[in-house]
Amino acid sequence: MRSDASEVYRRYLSAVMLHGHAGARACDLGATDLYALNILQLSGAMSPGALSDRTGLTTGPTTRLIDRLEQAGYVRRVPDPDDRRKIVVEPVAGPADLDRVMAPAREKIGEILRGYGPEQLDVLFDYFTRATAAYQEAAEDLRAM
Amino acid sequence: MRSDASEVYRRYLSAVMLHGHAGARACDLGATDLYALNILQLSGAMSPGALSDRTGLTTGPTTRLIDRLEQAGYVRRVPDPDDRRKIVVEPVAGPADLDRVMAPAREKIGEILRGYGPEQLDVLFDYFTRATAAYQEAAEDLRAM
DNA sequence: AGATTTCTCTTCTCTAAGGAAGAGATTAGG
DNA sequence: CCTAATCTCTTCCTTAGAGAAGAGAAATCT
Repeated sequence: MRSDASEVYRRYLSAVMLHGHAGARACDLGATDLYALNILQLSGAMSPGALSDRTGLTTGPTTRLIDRLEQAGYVRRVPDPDDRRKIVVEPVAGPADLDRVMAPAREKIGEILRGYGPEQLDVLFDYFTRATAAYQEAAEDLRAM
Repeated sequence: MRSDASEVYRRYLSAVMLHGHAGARACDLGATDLYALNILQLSGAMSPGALSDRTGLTTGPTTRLIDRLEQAGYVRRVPDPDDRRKIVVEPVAGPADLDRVMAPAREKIGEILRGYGPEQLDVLFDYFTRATAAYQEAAEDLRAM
Protein backbone atom coordinates (compact mmCIF):
# COMPACT_ATOMS: atom_id res chain seq x y z
CA MET A 1 0.00 0.00 0.00
CA ARG A 2 1.95 2.95 -1.32
CA SER A 3 0.31 6.09 0.04
CA ASP A 4 0.63 9.51 -1.42
CA ALA A 5 3.77 11.35 -0.33
CA SER A 6 1.88 14.34 0.93
CA GLU A 7 -0.32 12.08 2.99
CA VAL A 8 2.68 10.32 4.48
CA TYR A 9 4.15 13.63 5.50
CA ARG A 10 0.85 14.82 6.93
CA ARG A 11 0.58 11.75 9.09
CA TYR A 12 4.16 12.17 10.14
CA LEU A 13 3.53 15.71 11.33
CA SER A 14 0.37 14.65 13.10
CA ALA A 15 2.25 11.91 14.91
CA VAL A 16 4.95 14.33 16.04
CA MET A 17 2.41 16.84 17.28
CA LEU A 18 0.32 14.16 18.88
CA HIS A 19 3.26 12.79 20.78
CA GLY A 20 4.22 16.23 21.95
CA HIS A 21 0.72 16.90 23.21
CA ALA A 22 0.49 13.54 24.89
CA GLY A 23 3.80 14.18 26.60
CA ALA A 24 2.73 17.56 27.84
CA ARG A 25 -0.53 16.11 29.06
CA ALA A 26 1.32 13.39 30.91
CA CYS A 27 3.34 16.07 32.69
CA ASP A 28 0.28 18.18 33.51
CA LEU A 29 1.84 20.85 31.37
CA GLY A 30 -0.55 23.33 29.77
CA ALA A 31 -0.49 23.97 26.05
CA THR A 32 0.85 27.48 26.42
CA ASP A 33 3.52 26.22 28.79
CA LEU A 34 4.71 23.73 26.21
CA TYR A 35 4.56 26.42 23.56
CA ALA A 36 6.73 28.73 25.62
CA LEU A 37 9.12 25.92 26.42
CA ASN A 38 9.56 25.20 22.74
CA ILE A 39 10.27 28.84 22.10
CA LEU A 40 12.92 28.87 24.79
CA GLN A 41 14.50 25.66 23.59
CA LEU A 42 14.63 26.92 20.05
CA SER A 43 15.64 30.51 20.57
CA GLY A 44 17.47 30.28 23.86
CA ALA A 45 17.19 32.44 26.94
CA MET A 46 15.26 35.68 26.70
CA SER A 47 13.58 38.26 28.88
CA PRO A 48 9.97 37.89 30.01
CA GLY A 49 9.05 40.77 27.75
CA ALA A 50 10.48 39.02 24.73
CA LEU A 51 8.68 35.86 25.71
CA SER A 52 5.46 37.86 25.97
CA ASP A 53 5.93 39.00 22.41
CA ARG A 54 6.66 35.52 21.16
CA THR A 55 3.76 33.85 22.89
CA GLY A 56 1.37 36.67 22.12
CA LEU A 57 0.46 36.92 25.79
CA THR A 58 0.39 40.10 27.79
CA THR A 59 2.90 40.53 30.55
CA GLY A 60 0.58 39.47 33.36
CA PRO A 61 -0.03 35.92 32.23
CA THR A 62 3.59 35.68 31.13
CA THR A 63 4.78 36.22 34.66
CA ARG A 64 2.65 33.38 35.90
CA LEU A 65 3.64 31.25 32.94
CA ILE A 66 7.26 31.67 33.98
CA ASP A 67 6.25 30.95 37.56
CA ARG A 68 4.78 27.63 36.50
CA LEU A 69 7.74 26.68 34.35
CA GLU A 70 10.18 27.68 37.05
CA GLN A 71 8.31 25.79 39.72
CA ALA A 72 8.21 22.71 37.52
CA GLY A 73 11.96 23.00 37.04
CA TYR A 74 12.09 23.74 33.33
CA VAL A 75 13.46 27.27 33.44
CA ARG A 76 15.06 29.62 35.89
CA ARG A 77 15.13 33.35 36.35
CA VAL A 78 18.54 34.96 36.16
CA PRO A 79 19.05 38.67 36.77
CA ASP A 80 20.38 40.61 33.82
CA PRO A 81 23.76 42.09 34.79
CA ASP A 82 23.41 45.03 32.40
CA ASP A 83 19.92 46.16 33.28
CA ARG A 84 18.74 45.48 36.77
CA ARG A 85 15.11 45.89 35.80
CA LYS A 86 15.43 42.97 33.46
CA ILE A 87 15.47 39.27 34.03
CA VAL A 88 16.56 36.51 31.73
CA VAL A 89 14.53 33.33 31.53
CA GLU A 90 16.75 30.46 30.57
CA PRO A 91 15.76 26.87 29.94
CA VAL A 92 17.24 24.39 32.35
CA ALA A 93 18.53 21.16 30.89
CA GLY A 94 17.75 18.63 33.54
CA PRO A 95 15.91 15.45 34.33
CA ALA A 96 12.54 17.10 34.42
CA ASP A 97 9.31 15.23 33.86
CA LEU A 98 9.13 16.16 30.22
CA ASP A 99 12.49 14.64 29.43
CA ARG A 100 11.58 11.47 31.25
CA VAL A 101 8.32 11.25 29.36
CA MET A 102 9.96 11.93 26.02
CA ALA A 103 12.71 9.38 26.60
CA PRO A 104 10.96 6.34 25.10
CA ALA A 105 10.26 8.21 21.88
CA ARG A 106 13.83 9.43 21.71
CA GLU A 107 14.99 5.89 22.16
CA LYS A 108 12.74 4.64 19.36
CA ILE A 109 13.93 7.37 17.04
CA GLY A 110 17.52 6.65 17.97
CA GLU A 111 16.93 3.03 17.09
CA ILE A 112 15.56 4.02 13.70
CA LEU A 113 18.44 6.37 13.00
CA ARG A 114 20.98 3.71 13.91
CA GLY A 115 19.60 1.66 11.05
CA TYR A 116 20.90 4.12 8.46
CA GLY A 117 24.31 4.40 6.91
CA PRO A 118 26.55 7.47 7.16
CA GLU A 119 25.53 9.10 3.88
CA GLN A 120 21.89 8.39 4.61
CA LEU A 121 22.25 10.07 7.97
CA ASP A 122 23.81 13.03 6.21
CA VAL A 123 20.70 13.33 4.10
CA LEU A 124 18.44 13.08 7.11
CA PHE A 125 20.27 15.62 9.19
CA ASP A 126 20.57 17.91 6.26
CA TYR A 127 16.82 17.76 6.05
CA PHE A 128 16.39 18.28 9.79
CA THR A 129 18.52 21.37 9.65
CA ARG A 130 16.77 22.88 6.65
CA ALA A 131 13.32 22.00 7.93
CA THR A 132 14.08 23.59 11.29
CA ALA A 133 14.86 26.87 9.58
CA ALA A 134 11.80 26.58 7.36
CA TYR A 135 9.41 25.92 10.22
CA GLN A 136 10.99 28.63 12.28
CA GLU A 137 10.48 31.14 9.49
CA ALA A 138 6.94 29.99 8.89
CA ALA A 139 6.11 30.25 12.57
CA GLU A 140 7.62 33.71 12.62
CA ASP A 141 5.42 34.74 9.72
CA LEU A 142 2.35 33.34 11.42
CA ARG A 143 3.15 35.24 14.55
CA ALA A 144 3.30 38.49 12.59
CA MET A 145 -0.25 38.06 11.31
CA MET B 1 29.51 25.02 13.26
CA ARG B 2 28.71 21.36 13.54
CA SER B 3 26.29 20.98 16.43
CA ASP B 4 25.58 17.83 18.27
CA ALA B 5 23.17 15.54 16.44
CA SER B 6 20.86 15.22 19.39
CA GLU B 7 20.71 18.98 19.69
CA VAL B 8 19.89 19.37 16.01
CA TYR B 9 17.06 16.93 16.34
CA ARG B 10 15.79 18.63 19.48
CA ARG B 11 15.64 21.95 17.74
CA TYR B 12 13.96 20.35 14.79
CA LEU B 13 11.23 18.93 16.97
CA SER B 14 10.82 22.23 18.76
CA ALA B 15 10.42 24.01 15.46
CA VAL B 16 7.78 21.57 14.27
CA MET B 17 5.83 21.86 17.50
CA LEU B 18 6.23 25.59 17.58
CA HIS B 19 4.90 25.96 14.09
CA GLY B 20 1.95 23.75 14.87
CA HIS B 21 1.09 25.79 17.94
CA ALA B 22 1.50 29.05 16.11
CA GLY B 23 -0.79 27.80 13.38
CA ALA B 24 -3.44 26.73 15.83
CA ARG B 25 -3.18 30.04 17.59
CA ALA B 26 -3.57 31.89 14.31
CA CYS B 27 -6.80 29.97 13.72
CA ASP B 28 -8.11 30.57 17.24
CA LEU B 29 -8.00 26.86 17.70
CA GLY B 30 -7.69 25.64 21.27
CA ALA B 31 -5.00 23.23 22.31
CA THR B 32 -7.38 20.35 22.87
CA ASP B 33 -9.01 21.02 19.54
CA LEU B 34 -5.70 20.74 17.77
CA TYR B 35 -4.91 17.64 19.75
CA ALA B 36 -8.15 16.00 18.70
CA LEU B 37 -7.66 17.06 15.13
CA ASN B 38 -4.26 15.41 15.07
CA ILE B 39 -5.77 12.24 16.44
CA LEU B 40 -8.40 12.23 13.74
CA GLN B 41 -5.93 12.95 10.99
CA LEU B 42 -3.67 10.19 12.17
CA SER B 43 -6.14 7.48 13.06
CA GLY B 44 -9.01 8.39 10.79
CA ALA B 45 -12.69 8.69 11.57
CA MET B 46 -13.93 7.40 14.89
CA SER B 47 -16.89 7.68 17.22
CA PRO B 48 -17.13 10.41 19.86
CA GLY B 49 -16.69 7.74 22.52
CA ALA B 50 -13.42 6.61 20.98
CA LEU B 51 -12.31 10.21 20.70
CA SER B 52 -13.13 10.69 24.37
CA ASP B 53 -10.83 7.82 25.22
CA ARG B 54 -8.04 9.15 23.07
CA THR B 55 -8.19 12.69 24.32
CA GLY B 56 -8.71 11.67 27.92
CA LEU B 57 -11.80 13.87 28.14
CA THR B 58 -15.14 12.80 29.47
CA THR B 59 -18.03 12.61 27.07
CA GLY B 60 -19.46 16.00 27.91
CA PRO B 61 -16.53 18.13 26.82
CA THR B 62 -16.00 15.81 23.88
CA THR B 63 -19.41 16.64 22.50
CA ARG B 64 -18.64 20.33 22.57
CA LEU B 65 -15.18 19.72 21.23
CA ILE B 66 -16.76 18.06 18.21
CA ASP B 67 -19.24 20.93 18.00
CA ARG B 68 -16.39 23.41 17.75
CA LEU B 69 -14.49 21.38 15.19
CA GLU B 70 -17.62 20.81 13.15
CA GLN B 71 -18.58 24.46 13.25
CA ALA B 72 -15.10 25.45 12.16
CA GLY B 73 -15.37 23.03 9.26
CA TYR B 74 -12.68 20.54 10.23
CA VAL B 75 -14.85 17.51 10.85
CA ARG B 76 -18.35 16.34 10.24
CA ARG B 77 -20.73 14.01 12.00
CA VAL B 78 -21.88 11.05 9.98
CA PRO B 79 -24.41 8.55 11.30
CA ASP B 80 -23.12 5.03 11.74
CA PRO B 81 -25.12 2.74 9.43
CA ASP B 82 -24.65 -0.28 11.68
CA ASP B 83 -25.55 1.25 15.01
CA ARG B 84 -27.93 4.13 14.96
CA ARG B 85 -26.93 5.30 18.41
CA LYS B 86 -23.46 5.90 17.13
CA ILE B 87 -21.98 8.68 15.15
CA VAL B 88 -18.75 8.76 13.26
CA VAL B 89 -16.61 11.87 13.40
CA GLU B 90 -14.59 12.14 10.25
CA PRO B 91 -12.01 14.75 9.34
CA VAL B 92 -12.94 16.90 6.40
CA ALA B 93 -10.18 17.66 3.93
CA GLY B 94 -11.01 21.14 2.80
CA PRO B 95 -9.79 24.68 2.55
CA ALA B 96 -10.23 25.35 6.23
CA ASP B 97 -8.27 28.00 8.07
CA LEU B 98 -5.71 25.57 9.34
CA ASP B 99 -4.78 24.42 5.85
CA ARG B 100 -4.48 27.97 4.66
CA VAL B 101 -2.29 28.84 7.60
CA MET B 102 -0.12 25.77 7.14
CA ALA B 103 0.29 26.34 3.43
CA PRO B 104 3.43 28.50 3.55
CA ALA B 105 5.25 25.93 5.64
CA ARG B 106 4.16 23.13 3.34
CA GLU B 107 5.47 25.13 0.44
CA LYS B 108 8.81 25.69 2.12
CA ILE B 109 9.12 22.00 2.95
CA GLY B 110 8.13 21.08 -0.57
CA GLU B 111 10.87 23.36 -1.82
CA ILE B 112 13.40 21.62 0.39
CA LEU B 113 12.27 18.17 -0.67
CA ARG B 114 12.49 19.08 -4.33
CA GLY B 115 16.18 19.66 -3.79
CA TYR B 116 16.82 15.99 -3.13
CA GLY B 117 17.38 13.17 -5.59
CA PRO B 118 15.17 10.08 -5.86
CA GLU B 119 17.21 7.81 -3.61
CA GLN B 120 17.59 10.59 -1.07
CA LEU B 121 13.85 11.04 -1.04
CA ASP B 122 13.50 7.33 -0.49
CA VAL B 123 15.63 7.65 2.62
CA LEU B 124 13.62 10.60 3.88
CA PHE B 125 10.25 9.04 3.33
CA ASP B 126 11.44 5.80 4.79
CA TYR B 127 12.32 7.79 7.87
CA PHE B 128 9.00 9.63 7.88
CA THR B 129 7.12 6.37 7.76
CA ARG B 130 9.13 4.70 10.50
CA ALA B 131 9.11 7.78 12.70
CA THR B 132 5.35 8.09 12.34
CA ALA B 133 4.91 4.59 13.70
CA ALA B 134 7.42 5.21 16.47
CA TYR B 135 5.78 8.42 17.65
CA GLN B 136 2.37 6.86 17.38
CA GLU B 137 3.45 3.99 19.60
CA ALA B 138 5.14 6.29 22.05
CA ALA B 139 2.07 8.49 22.25
CA GLU B 140 -0.05 5.41 22.80
CA ASP B 141 2.18 4.35 25.66
CA LEU B 142 1.99 7.80 27.20
CA ARG B 143 -1.75 7.76 27.00
CA ALA B 144 -1.86 4.47 28.88
CA MET B 145 0.00 5.96 31.84
C1' DA C 1 -41.23 -8.66 24.30
C1' DG C 2 -38.96 -6.74 28.37
C1' DA C 3 -34.89 -5.49 30.91
C1' DT C 4 -30.29 -4.09 30.79
C1' DT C 5 -26.57 -1.99 28.72
C1' DT C 6 -24.40 1.25 25.63
C1' DC C 7 -23.81 5.58 23.42
C1' DT C 8 -24.44 10.48 22.58
C1' DC C 9 -25.78 14.75 24.16
C1' DT C 10 -27.43 18.27 27.73
C1' DT C 11 -27.04 20.92 31.91
C1' DC C 12 -24.82 22.72 35.83
C1' DT C 13 -20.74 23.89 38.30
C1' DC C 14 -16.03 24.91 38.92
C1' DT C 15 -11.29 25.66 37.93
C1' DA C 16 -7.59 27.51 35.26
C1' DA C 17 -5.79 30.78 32.19
C1' DG C 18 -5.78 35.23 29.79
C1' DG C 19 -6.73 40.49 29.43
C1' DA C 20 -6.54 45.16 31.55
C1' DA C 21 -4.81 48.37 34.54
C1' DG C 22 -1.59 49.88 37.66
C1' DA C 23 2.38 49.74 41.24
C1' DG C 24 7.28 49.57 42.11
C1' DA C 25 11.92 49.75 40.52
C1' DT C 26 15.48 51.06 37.30
C1' DT C 27 17.42 53.34 33.35
C1' DA C 28 17.84 57.05 29.98
C1' DG C 29 17.51 61.85 28.61
C1' DG C 30 17.10 66.90 29.12
C1' DC D 1 18.93 66.44 39.27
C1' DC D 2 14.47 65.52 37.73
C1' DT D 3 11.26 63.93 34.44
C1' DA D 4 9.93 60.48 31.27
C1' DA D 5 10.25 55.92 29.56
C1' DT D 6 10.92 50.92 30.26
C1' DC D 7 10.45 46.51 32.48
C1' DT D 8 8.62 43.13 35.66
C1' DC D 9 5.19 41.81 38.68
C1' DT D 10 0.61 42.18 41.20
C1' DT D 11 -4.38 42.43 41.39
C1' DC D 12 -8.97 42.08 39.72
C1' DC D 13 -12.15 40.43 36.37
C1' DT D 14 -13.82 37.71 32.69
C1' DT D 15 -14.21 33.71 29.98
C1' DA D 16 -13.16 29.33 27.84
C1' DG D 17 -13.02 24.67 28.85
C1' DA D 18 -13.24 20.38 31.78
C1' DG D 19 -15.75 17.28 35.22
C1' DA D 20 -20.06 15.14 37.10
C1' DA D 21 -24.50 13.56 36.71
C1' DG D 22 -28.27 12.40 34.18
C1' DA D 23 -31.73 12.16 30.10
C1' DG D 24 -33.03 10.07 25.84
C1' DA D 25 -32.50 6.74 22.14
C1' DA D 26 -31.10 2.42 20.38
C1' DA D 27 -28.91 -2.05 20.54
C1' DT D 28 -28.24 -6.61 22.93
C1' DC D 29 -29.50 -10.39 25.82
C1' DT D 30 -32.54 -13.42 28.20
